[in-house]
Amino acid sequence: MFVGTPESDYPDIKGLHLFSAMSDERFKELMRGSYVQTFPPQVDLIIEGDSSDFLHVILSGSVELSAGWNRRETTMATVRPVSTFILAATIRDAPYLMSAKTLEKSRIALIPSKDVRQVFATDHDFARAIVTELARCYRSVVKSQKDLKLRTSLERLANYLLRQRSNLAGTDEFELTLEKRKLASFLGMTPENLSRAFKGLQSYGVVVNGNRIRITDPADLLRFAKPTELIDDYSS
Amino acid sequence: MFVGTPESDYPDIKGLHLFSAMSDERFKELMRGSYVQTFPPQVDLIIEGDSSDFLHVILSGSVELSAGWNRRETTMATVRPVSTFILAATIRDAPYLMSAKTLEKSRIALIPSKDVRQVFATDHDFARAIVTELARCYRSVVKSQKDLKLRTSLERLANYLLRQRSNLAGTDEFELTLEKRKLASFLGMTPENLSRAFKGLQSYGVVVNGNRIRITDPADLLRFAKPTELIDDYSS
DNA sequence: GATAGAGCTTGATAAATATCAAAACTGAAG
DNA sequence: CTTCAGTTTTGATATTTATCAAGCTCTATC
Repeated sequence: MFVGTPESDYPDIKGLHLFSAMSDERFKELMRGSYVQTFPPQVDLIIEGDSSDFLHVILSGSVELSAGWNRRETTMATVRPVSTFILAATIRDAPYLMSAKTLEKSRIALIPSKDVRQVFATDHDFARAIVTELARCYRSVVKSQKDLKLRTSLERLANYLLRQRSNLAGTDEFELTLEKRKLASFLGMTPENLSRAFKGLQSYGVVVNGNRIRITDPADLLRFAKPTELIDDYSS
Repeated sequence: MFVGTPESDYPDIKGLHLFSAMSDERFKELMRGSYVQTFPPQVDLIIEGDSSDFLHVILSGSVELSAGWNRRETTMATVRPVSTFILAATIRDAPYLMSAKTLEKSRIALIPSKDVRQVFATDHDFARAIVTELARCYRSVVKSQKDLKLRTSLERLANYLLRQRSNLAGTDEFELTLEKRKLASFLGMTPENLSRAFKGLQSYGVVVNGNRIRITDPADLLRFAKPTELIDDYSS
């Protein structure tokens, strides 16, 4: 049975910068060919190398983007609501470079790629919104590349914690949003090493209790981590 | 003395996918505010963190894009004619994430960012071309990220050599286009390590003589390097 | 052909990171 | 409460990579 995306989800999706400037009628047209599905945890949504049939919009839950080669695997990013993923592949009509898997139960809207490309070809505002979004994505991968190439694993972890902290408006105690093994992979290290890295940050005032992190001396941690907006500011 | 980009350079620039669909008049308008300059080697064109005043188009020579943090520095990419660089920063009107420096004597066209943004806002074809270009850039950084996270330095070098080889339509002997120290930095290793990595590839049929590389047994090297289009195909 | 400087290589060593194995912890299911 | 499976931690060890210090090419210049 085919069921289109219910209208009750429209506001969430339209709220994305990507769709907000689009005319209502065109948006509805795009939605008409789309559908929403709820997936249990650990479901493969996309396998890297597949052709890009759908633009995905995550409405609830969380999705891991990963990549593999030669029996190795690494976490590239985690996507949380409300945002799209695999936009570049959709636009270029090229194979996905990353796999996507639900981490928890998640609602995902699937918009046929060819519809997206069609609207993109005719709707100027949509094209402009895509540009802004892609430029943001591009810059965030460049930042992440700099993080990887310029910092040691201890420095990457320290800066990751400070980013989490500033996402939460500077609370000095918070929960990790990622399983530690995923975090390790995301930061480009092994789980064993992450465990040791947390210990290494104790001397800079980081207290770990399970998933709970407490930063007792932010100034000291900042002095060690040396964050810069050219790497750590994910908004610009 | 201010001199605009000479009309003799228009065809090269217009030949870029980015500008090819643009109407001639609008293109001329864009060029009117631009200018071309020839720089000697080792000139800093851009310092990371600066605001993005110009979209750069390299017409001849070569330019290195690099990034630094905490007294460390790394080569992110090398740009060769004819192509643009620092497009994303221009579009987002955000600070440059990378520095740019001429490697050799180079002719560079500089197009004021605000003009680019203006045309982008009104010209649909230009917006579409930018999307395609940005999606390509994005995908190529993602590939490079996968290369870094999934491969050892020896594997990265092997795959780099095979990419160079396939750029040259499969010649088994070619020159490195990059100084070895830059190549090392680009591949995320030290020059000393690159030297050892070259030795390590001897057993897979790689013969090095200065800048000259000969691949005596491509099949063997391929078996070791295991290239995949999801990392090594820079065209898609 | 000396000489100097830059890049490259080599060897010795140190540091960072990964691997392997086992123990400790955790949370869900029975 | 117990069991089980998975994650996390710890310790021992191996591998990979970086650092440091010479030496070795080249090439350009005098």
